[in-house]
Amino acid sequence: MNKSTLYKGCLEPIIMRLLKDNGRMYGYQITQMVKELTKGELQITEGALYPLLHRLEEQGVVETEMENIGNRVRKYYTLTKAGKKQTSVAMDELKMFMQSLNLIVNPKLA
Amino acid sequence: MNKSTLYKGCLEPIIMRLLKDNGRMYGYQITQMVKELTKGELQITEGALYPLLHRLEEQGVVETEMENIGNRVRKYYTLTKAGKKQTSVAMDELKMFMQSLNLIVNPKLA
DNA sequence: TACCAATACATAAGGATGTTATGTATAAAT
DNA sequence: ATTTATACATAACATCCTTATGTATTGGTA
Repeated sequence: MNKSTLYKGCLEPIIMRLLKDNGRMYGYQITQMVKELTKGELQITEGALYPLLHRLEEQGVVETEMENIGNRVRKYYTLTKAGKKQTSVAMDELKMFMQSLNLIVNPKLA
Repeated sequence: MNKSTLYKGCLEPIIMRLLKDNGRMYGYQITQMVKELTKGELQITEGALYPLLHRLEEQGVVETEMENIGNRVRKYYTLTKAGKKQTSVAMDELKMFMQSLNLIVNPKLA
């Protein structure tokens, strides 16, 4: 069992949460923030991140702006109004899920 | 985003944990216990459970005994010695993962 | 008693999600 | 001058779970 298998399926709510907290972020920044927040535990791969962000854009969850930084381009992502609502729902579900996990891992504390 | 997508990848440690706590269990019993423990939140499908159990057996994580209940057969699963060790590791990883999730979902509490 | 729900196993086809590998390009550090 | 970090993107592949289907016994209920 690969360790990184665990967060399969949790990436989307994680990213939505970060966007809700930080307003406007670009892809690379998201990977770095997740790494920092989790002290290196979760490392989002680019192959997972970028397709996911594109999908969220297609679905109208986020919208994008390009910004030039010197000769380089950054693509900033922001939650749309609909995206914010969906994020609230996703957060409730994620918290429920975490509680469920807790009920299994620590049945006595519950 | 389907709600059930969340625990993709967490099923294996969940099942190992239940086997560690309860010693000896059969498949259907596992699905029922997860449902009860999580108050209906997590419902393991048979299509996910049985192939997983078979894989764990192949890998020597669990061993099985058949038991006849009337005219029906139950297949009981027990962790092997190696399986118990792997379960400890898996639990540490799962707890780490849960902490990481918490650091993202509740950055201020951390 | 006929039918449906619950119990109990199993597997195959398909979908969703992530990894690994690869490619392009600029900027900073050594 | 070369490597590392920044910054995007995509394709092939693997993994994991869902949905659907199949078999069979047991218990409840109309």
